[in-house]
Order: sequence, then C-alpha cells, then structure tokens
Amino acid sequence: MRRDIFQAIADPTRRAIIALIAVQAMTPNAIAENFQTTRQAISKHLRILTECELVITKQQGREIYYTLELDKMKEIDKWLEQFRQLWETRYSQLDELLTTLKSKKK
Amino acid sequence: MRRDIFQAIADPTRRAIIALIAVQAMTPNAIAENFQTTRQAISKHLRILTECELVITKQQGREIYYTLELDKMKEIDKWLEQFRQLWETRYSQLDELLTTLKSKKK
DNA sequence: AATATACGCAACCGATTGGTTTCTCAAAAT
DNA sequence: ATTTTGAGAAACCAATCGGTTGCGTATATT
Repeated sequence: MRRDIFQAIADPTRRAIIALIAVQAMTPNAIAENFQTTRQAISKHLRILTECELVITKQQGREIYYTLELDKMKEIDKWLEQFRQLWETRYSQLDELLTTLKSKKK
Repeated sequence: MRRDIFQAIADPTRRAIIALIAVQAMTPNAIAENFQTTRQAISKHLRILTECELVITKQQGREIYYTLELDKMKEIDKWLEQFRQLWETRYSQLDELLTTLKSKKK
C-alpha cells in the first residue's frame, strides 16, 4: 500500500471527488450521484483518499460524511514550492535581461 | 494513453527525475546514475514525462538532453489555486472569529 | 574501417489499478 | 417485527504500470 497524496490525486475521478467535498461534507451516495459509476467504485476511491489522510470521515447515524482535509492538500503546494522558486527567479532573470537590453539601446 | 501531468507526478521516481533536471538539463544516462535501476527504466519514465509535455528534449550529437518545462508545472499550481482560495478564506474566517472573541472580552 | 557508446523501441512479466458483482451489517422507516 | 436504506468488505476481472532483457541504429572514438 503505497498510499501517498500524489498517487491519490493521479486519478481524475478522485480529483473530482476532492473538488466536490471541498465545498461541503458529503456522503458516499451523494458523491456517487455525480458520477456514472457505482457507489462501490466511489467507496473505493474514498478509502484511498482516507488512507492517505486527504479526507476525514464523520459518522452520523448510518451516514458517513466525508470532508476534505485542506492541510493535507498543502503538502502538494509544499512540493511545488521548490519549482515555484525556480520559475520566479527565471522570470526575474528574464526581466534583468530585458532591462539590460533596454539600457544598452540608449 | 491517459498521459496527464497528475499521473506523471504520481510516481516517486518521476518526481525525483523532475527535481533533478529542474536544476539543469541532463541526458538519460546521467539521470540513471542517480537511481539504482536500468537506463531503460529511466528512459520509459522520460517518455511519459515527454508525452505529457512536462519535459522537452534537445538532441546534441548522439546525446539527448532533457529539460523540465516549468510552464507545464504551473498547471498543477493552477489546479491547486481553487483549494488555496479555500484554505485562505478559512484562515481569514478564523482570524475574524478570534478578533470577535477578543473584542467581546473587552 | 572496426569498435564503442548513447539512446530508443519492442516483447515480455508480475504487481497494481479501477471497476463490477455479491455479501453482510447496522441504522431507519414501515 | 419486518423491510428498506447507507455503507464497508471480499472476490473477481481486464487493463495498465514499472521493470527487465534483448535488439537496432546513429554518432563518436580508435
């Protein structure tokens, strides 16, 4: 079980589920209504999302509400950070280059 | 071939490759030296990364240099945007709550 | 000209994935 | 008390994945 966030968000259905429950907590049946697959398939996706802690559950009677764990989403953001730094410095380098070119023109 | 970025970054080896070539363009052999697998395995990963345009190639003699396409990386950032908005508004709501509590204390 | 190197491609293999169907169980509704 | 409903668990299946080995080819080196 290699359950990590990157593997979890690799599936388009799971990304759609994430987007859905980001707005409000939902039950498996309610989620499944938005897709043309069985509830069991959705249930499996939810298990994967729960296992990597991207989603937390709250039982209420016989219904189980699934909520997005935003803090876990931040881990993706954290990973992106190193590249964001790169593309920002590259842009500033481009800026510098343009500035240099302009000043040379004068 | 469902080659999308999210599927591409799902594999830890591919994420490592991305991090490697983010610094500088590299050949398959040079990349493979950093892992304990065969060059062919790395080559396959590079093909996947190329197919979803996360990486571009530049032939130089018999060597092929692989470079990270930062613009494509931004697409992940773009997807995260919707959730970033959520977690920021939630924090500001928390801030508001704290401010309200403080003013009530007075 | 002959050999070595860098690389992509194809065939193959076991493990994993996403999906279905069937079953069970507990909570609600009748 | 019986039936309906919400949901996880298990068994199964085809497709895909990550890896290996072997091969072909173009560029360098000798």
